[in-house]
Amino acid sequence: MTERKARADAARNREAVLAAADGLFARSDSPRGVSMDQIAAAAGVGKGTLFRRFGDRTGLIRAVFTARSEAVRAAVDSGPPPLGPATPARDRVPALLDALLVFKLGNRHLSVALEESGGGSPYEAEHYGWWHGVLRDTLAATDAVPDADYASHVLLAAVRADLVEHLVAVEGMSGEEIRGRLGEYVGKVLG
Amino acid sequence: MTERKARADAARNREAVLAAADGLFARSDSPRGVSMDQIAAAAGVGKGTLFRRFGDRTGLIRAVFTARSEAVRAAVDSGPPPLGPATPARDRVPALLDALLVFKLGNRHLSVALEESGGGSPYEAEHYGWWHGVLRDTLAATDAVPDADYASHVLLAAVRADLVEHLVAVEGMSGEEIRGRLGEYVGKVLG
DNA sequence: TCGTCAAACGGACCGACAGTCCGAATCGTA
DNA sequence: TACGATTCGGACTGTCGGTCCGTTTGACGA
Repeated sequence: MTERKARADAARNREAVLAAADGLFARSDSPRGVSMDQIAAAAGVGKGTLFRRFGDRTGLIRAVFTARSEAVRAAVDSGPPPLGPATPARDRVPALLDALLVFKLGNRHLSVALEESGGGSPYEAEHYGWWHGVLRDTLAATDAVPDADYASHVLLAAVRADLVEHLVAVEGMSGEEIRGRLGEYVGKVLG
Repeated sequence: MTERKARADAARNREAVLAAADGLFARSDSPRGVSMDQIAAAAGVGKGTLFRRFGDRTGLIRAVFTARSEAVRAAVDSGPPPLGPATPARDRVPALLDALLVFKLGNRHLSVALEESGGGSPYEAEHYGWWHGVLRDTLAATDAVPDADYASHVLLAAVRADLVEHLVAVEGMSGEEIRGRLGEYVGKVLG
C-alpha cells in the first residue's frame, strides 16, 4: 500500500545491528552485561538509529530472536514430519518440544535475554504465544490431557531458557542428556 | 559466637524496611516499579541503612521473601501430614507442589520480584535449592520417575511465579482452577 | 548530472536508579 | 553523665535506557 522507498543504508544498518547484537549476546554471560551503547558501537551505528529502528531494548532483542528462529518456525509451519503439520499429533508433541529445546540449547544466551528482558514477562512475547498455540492444538488432538491449554503452558515451562541454562552451566548436563530426559518426561505426560 | 549486642534501633529499622518492602511489592504491578528509594522512604529510613542491612536489592528481596515463607518451610520441615516428613512419598509430592503454588498465589508480586531480580537466575536463590532438594528426595522415594533430579526441576517450573501470574492475570484462571489442573498434571507424572 | 526533500543518522543530553561514602546522631555501658 | 562503638541518612557517583534535534544522505524527477 504505502510503498515508500526503502533506503539502502537503512537496510544495511538494520542487518549490522542484528548481527552485532547477536554476537554480543552470544559472547556475554549475562544479558544484563550487554548495553545498548555497546551494541550501537559494535554495529558502527549511532544510538538514535538503534532506537528508531527497534523502539526499545525489548524490541531489539525480539528482532534478533525472530531472525534466528525463522528456520524452526518454518519447519513447524510447513516442513516435513516429524515437525510439520502432517505429523500424527502423538508424535508431533515430543518433536515440537525437542525442537524448541534444541533451539534454546543452541541460542542459550539470546533466549535468556529474551525471557528476562522480554518486556517484563516472557509470556507477553509473540514468540511464546505462537509456540503455545501450536502445542495446544496438537495436544488437544491427542486427547492425552484434560486441559490442553494448561498442559501446554506447563510443558513449555520445562524448556524455559534459564532452566536449560541452569542444567547445562550449573548441573553440568549435556544437551543430549537433557533431550533424553525431556523425551521420557513428555512420554509420561502423554500417558 | 561473635554475639555482640544488637542495637534497638537497628532491629526496629530492619522490621520497618521488611514491612515497607513487602507492602510496596504487593501493591505494585511490576517489581521493577519499586525502587530502593521508595522503599527507604516508605520505611522512614535512609538509603544507606537499607543497603548496609541487606547488601543490595537482591538481598532485600530475599530477606522479605524468606520472612514471608517461614511458615510454609516450617510446615514442610516438621509439620504434620500431608506436608510434613512423615507423609508417604506418593502423597507428599502433590502436597508439596500444591503448598508452593498456594504460597505463590498468595504472594504473587513478591514471588515474581524474587524470580526476576533474584540475582540473575531464579535458580541461584537459596529458596529454590531448598525446595528442589526436598522435592527431589521425596520423588526419589516414589520410584515414579527415572531421574528425580531432573523431574523436580521440571515440576517446579510448573509453578513458576511468572507463569502463575500469567494464568491468573492474563488467562483469568482462578487459584482453585490452577490447583486442580496442577493436581491432575502431577498425578499423570507420578503415573 | 544536478537539485530537492523526505527519511535516516548520530551523539549530546536527560531522568531514573542502584549503590557508595562519610560526617552526624544515637545507643549501650560504666 | 560521659564516651566509644555502631548505626544513621542523604548527598553524591556512575551507568544505562531512552529522547531530541541539527546534520547528512540517498532516491528520484527534471
